[in-house]
Amino acid sequence: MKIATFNINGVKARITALTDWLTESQPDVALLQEIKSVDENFPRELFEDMGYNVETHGQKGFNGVAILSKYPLEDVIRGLPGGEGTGRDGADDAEARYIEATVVGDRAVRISGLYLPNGNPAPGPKFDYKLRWMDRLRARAADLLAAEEPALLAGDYNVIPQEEDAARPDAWREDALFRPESRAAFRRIVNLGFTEAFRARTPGPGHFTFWDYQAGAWNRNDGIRIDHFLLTPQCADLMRDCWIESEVRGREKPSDHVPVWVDLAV
DNA sequence: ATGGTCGCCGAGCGA
Repeated sequence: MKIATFNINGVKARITALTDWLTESQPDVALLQEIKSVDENFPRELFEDMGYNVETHGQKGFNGVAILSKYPLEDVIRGLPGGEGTGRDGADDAEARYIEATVVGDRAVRISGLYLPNGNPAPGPKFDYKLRWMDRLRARAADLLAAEEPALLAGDYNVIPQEEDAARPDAWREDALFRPESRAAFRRIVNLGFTEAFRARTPGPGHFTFWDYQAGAWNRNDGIRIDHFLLTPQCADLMRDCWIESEVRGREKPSDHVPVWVDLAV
C-alpha cells in the first residue's frame, strides 16, 4: 500500500497538476493539505471517477485537509481532538487542519492527515497557537500509540527538524518553523516512540519537500524539509520504503510543496 | 535593503 502526503496549496488551482500526478504516480492513499476549499466545492467527483474514496475537512479560503483512498475509509474524525474553538459539523477545531480515518486494506491502517499551524510571526499569538496545537497533537499521537496497531500521522508539520533539513539553516533561525520550541515540540512527539519514516531510510543533508515560490528558491535548491511521516512501531514494521518526489516541483503550475511517500507491506 | 510569488477571492491576508 503506497501512501502519499501532499500539501497542494489550493485544490482549484491544482486540478491539472494533481490529476496528472495521481495518474502517473498511482498512490493508493493521498493525504492532501491546504485544499483551501469548503467541502461543498471540493471536486470530489473528479477523484471518485479516478477510483478514489474521498473524505474532506474543509473551510473557506484557508487550510483544509482531505483523504483520497482506493481502499474503503472508515471511522473518519474531522478536527484534532481537544480543540479550542467550535468548528463545523461538530468538530471542535475552528481551523480545518486534521482528518483521521481507517484504511481498510488486507489489514487496517489508521491514518492521520495534518496541516500544522505555520506559527509566524514568532514570538506572538500565532506561535503560541502553534505550540498549543502541537501539544494537542502529542496527546492524540499518544492515544494512537497506545492502541498498538499500524498507524501513521503524515502531513505538513511546518517544522524543520534539524539543521540538515534546510539548505540555509541560518536564514530560518528566527522563523517559527525552525525555532527551538517548535523543534522540541516535534521531538516530544517523535520520542513517544514513533519512527520518522524518511530519516529512518535516508540520512544526510539536501533532502527537501518545500521550496518557496519567491526568489527562485527551486532553481537554487533553496529548500526545507517540513512534510513528514510518523509511524507507530507496528506501522514501521511494515515500511518497505519512504521517499520524496521532488521532481514534481519542477512541473507546470506546481504547488510549493512536493509529495512524500511511504510504501507499506499491506 | 528591499522585494521578490503564489492562492484565496476580488482587498488584503496567509504562507
